[in-house]
Amino acid sequence: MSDDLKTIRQMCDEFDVTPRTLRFYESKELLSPIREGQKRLFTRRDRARLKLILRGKRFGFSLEEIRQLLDLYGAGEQQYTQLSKTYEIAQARLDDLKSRRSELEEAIEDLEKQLDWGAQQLEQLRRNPAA
Amino acid sequence: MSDDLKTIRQMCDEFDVTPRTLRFYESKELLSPIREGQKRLFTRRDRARLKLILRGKRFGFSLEEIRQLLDLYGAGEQQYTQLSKTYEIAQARLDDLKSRRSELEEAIEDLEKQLDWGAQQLEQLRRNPAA
DNA sequence: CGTCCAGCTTACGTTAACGTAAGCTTATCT
DNA sequence: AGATAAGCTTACGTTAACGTAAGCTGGACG
Repeated sequence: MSDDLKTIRQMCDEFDVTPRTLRFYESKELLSPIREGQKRLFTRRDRARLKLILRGKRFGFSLEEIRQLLDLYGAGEQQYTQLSKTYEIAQARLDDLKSRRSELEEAIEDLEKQLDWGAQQLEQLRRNPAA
Repeated sequence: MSDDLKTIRQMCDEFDVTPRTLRFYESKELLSPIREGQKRLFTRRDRARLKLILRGKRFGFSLEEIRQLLDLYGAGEQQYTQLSKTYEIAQARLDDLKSRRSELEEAIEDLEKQLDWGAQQLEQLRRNPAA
């Protein structure tokens, strides 16, 4: 495990984000890179978390919601009450995801129908270029 | 089809949004209620569109992206080039949704794993309330 | 007639999630 | 040494999507 640490630019290239974004996430305590002098060095842990952050964003979660979820994924040495609370939050989030899944299925079906219909319309217009 | 029209308050109750939100959507041309004097009256078409708007929002689409999609769902009397362009946008959006679906599956699996692990931890702590 | 509502318009305020610009430090290249 | 590049901090700016407050209007009711 020689070079497990990445600079901010390497991170940006790998995840397609700006330096500002990474510093912003740090300020919100979503990431916690170590320092070499002034410079940030991002660990494997940071990368794992960043992946989850970006995933969460794509699902429309706020950074605050994401931060709560991240707590679960790092929950090593928590107290019982803390862990238990985290567990509940995650459970709720999971239910949320599942319900999104059904909605997503429905949305996909709807849109596919619309596209079929649109394709037909296009075909019509191709044959009969009316006014 | 006697009373197909609903007041702003009826809409708010039905869809759980505020009047402000509906007026805002109208200003953005997402809805176009008819007027009786000053007052807005929302048609069946408005309700269908609002449903799609709220769905889109839950998937993290911006109102602008949603507006483009809505164009497809109302595309009755469009020109060929217009319709064709709308079709492409919708196709892209559909691909987007499908890729979201796979990501969502992955996310659900991950989270379920974490929850299992969390449940085990909780069980541990229950048996052995250590420091 | 006065007074509630329900709804309307106009307009300024707010929050999240960064963007962007200015100016400083440190390592590297020529 | 001078210049260039990468990174840093501080701080003000920006956009989307409404919230909220102020003041006007038209119908309904006791």
